[in-house]
Amino acid sequence: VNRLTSRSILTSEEEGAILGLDGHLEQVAMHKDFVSQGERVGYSCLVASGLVGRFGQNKDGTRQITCPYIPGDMADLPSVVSSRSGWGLTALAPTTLLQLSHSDLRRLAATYSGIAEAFWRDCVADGSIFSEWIVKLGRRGATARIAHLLCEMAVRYERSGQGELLSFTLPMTQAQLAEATGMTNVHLNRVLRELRLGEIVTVRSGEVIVHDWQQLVALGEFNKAFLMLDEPSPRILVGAL
Amino acid sequence: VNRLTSRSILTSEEEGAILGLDGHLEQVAMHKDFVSQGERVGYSCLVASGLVGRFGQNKDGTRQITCPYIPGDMADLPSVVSSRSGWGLTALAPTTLLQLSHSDLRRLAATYSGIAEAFWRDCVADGSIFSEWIVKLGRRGATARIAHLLCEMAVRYERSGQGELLSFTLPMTQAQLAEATGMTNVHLNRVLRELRLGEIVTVRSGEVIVHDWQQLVALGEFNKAFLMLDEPSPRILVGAL
DNA sequence: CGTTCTATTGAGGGAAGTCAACAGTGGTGG
DNA sequence: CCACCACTGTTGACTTCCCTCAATAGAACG
Repeated sequence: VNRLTSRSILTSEEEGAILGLDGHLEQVAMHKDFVSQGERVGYSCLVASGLVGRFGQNKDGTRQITCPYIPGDMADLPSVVSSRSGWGLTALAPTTLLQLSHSDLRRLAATYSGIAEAFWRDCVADGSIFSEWIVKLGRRGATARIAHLLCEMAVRYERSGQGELLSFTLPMTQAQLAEATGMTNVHLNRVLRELRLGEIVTVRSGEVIVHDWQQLVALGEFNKAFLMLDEPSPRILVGAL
Repeated sequence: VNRLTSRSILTSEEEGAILGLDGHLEQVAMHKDFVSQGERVGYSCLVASGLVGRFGQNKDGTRQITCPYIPGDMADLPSVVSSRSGWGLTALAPTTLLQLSHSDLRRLAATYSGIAEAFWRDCVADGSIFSEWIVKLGRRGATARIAHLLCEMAVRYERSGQGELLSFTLPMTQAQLAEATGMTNVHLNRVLRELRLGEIVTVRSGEVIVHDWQQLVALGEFNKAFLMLDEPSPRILVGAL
């Protein structure tokens, strides 16, 4: 739960306050949209297990996944400050959510400036990741997009202690990977085959095995700085207490 | 300067504190990158006039503009909480910047919770826009991308009182428009011609004239909700003072 | 008055999409 | 327990949107 500390430094009192929150546990079946675009929500979802995807949808029904959230992530922290959600959330796999009410989170942020700051910083990190995705989708080819996504997920799973850099579980179907990389499942499948035959990475039924990390990073022009996971930032709102 | 109030409600005391900030005015020539990727910065830039573009760059030098900032916008508010900038900022046109030091902004946010909240919300709005761009770049064709960008800029200029919805100044070259929409300047030029011949919109040397707003919105599948400009949110951090 | 952007148009090629068929897999209910 | 169905993954043939390369003309600027 205290994954926030990977980007921000909190006092033990603040950590305690967070751990003291209680929320509502919810099981969500795969492919179930539990928040839809434009809906007004009163809680944020901490992913407990499974995988959540933030997405936008076109009129013709095609979807673009804008960000995957792994266990430990807050899937819609931004909604704390803007309760009308501008996006949808879907379960990419069977998922367990911990719903935390906005009022509780707001009270926490109002009481502990360090927590407010950590929330703010997490939203900025979200934005940083989005920004990188825009570059990826706007200017890079199919192979680079896939390589980049796999690198990103590898680092995120590793940093959260849920997998190794070269071997981790990514419970997404090929159709979902295609929705995240802005391409067709057919073409994605072909590119995955190339990567497999090239001895670079194998993606098989939710398991990712990286054979050549260096080459994968090079193909995706991946630089993990944008994840803002390098070192927790010292607190900046010093005077507020 | 107090464009923050278009998304958040501040007390007059808070507004006064913001107006009391003093910064460093800086002229920047067109095409000049004044913040580069990975640089550590000590200030944020308020755009006073001109146009700023946030961008990411590939190894081969191709660029993707991830967000344009118009006069009144804070171009790198996120850097207040993560001083290492993960992106670059360039002047899309001759621009005047007001540089505000991070320490001043942090002191302000630490003193006035309403300002901290407004900053936070602005960063969330940034993320909301990014998110929409990911959908646009990942799932929509060239015409839709351009239409969507033009709609977005029309609304932003109108809301900030710097133009009308159907006629405004957008000081970007076609090459820059192409960098923002993830396509080639050549192809962008062709699509602009189609839009012009279709009596939908004319883009000519920095001037945008919309002939058919309804059709432009339809082409771009534009829904302005993601800009988070509809109504200022009431304050949520009530207890912090 | 040249040099350098910017805008425009043409011709041809290539990466990715579309349509379609089929095999494997897992879940479900009769 | 097995038959069935829906989803997933895989591959082939064809199409199309957009890129690449190229040339030209106008505009801006010193």
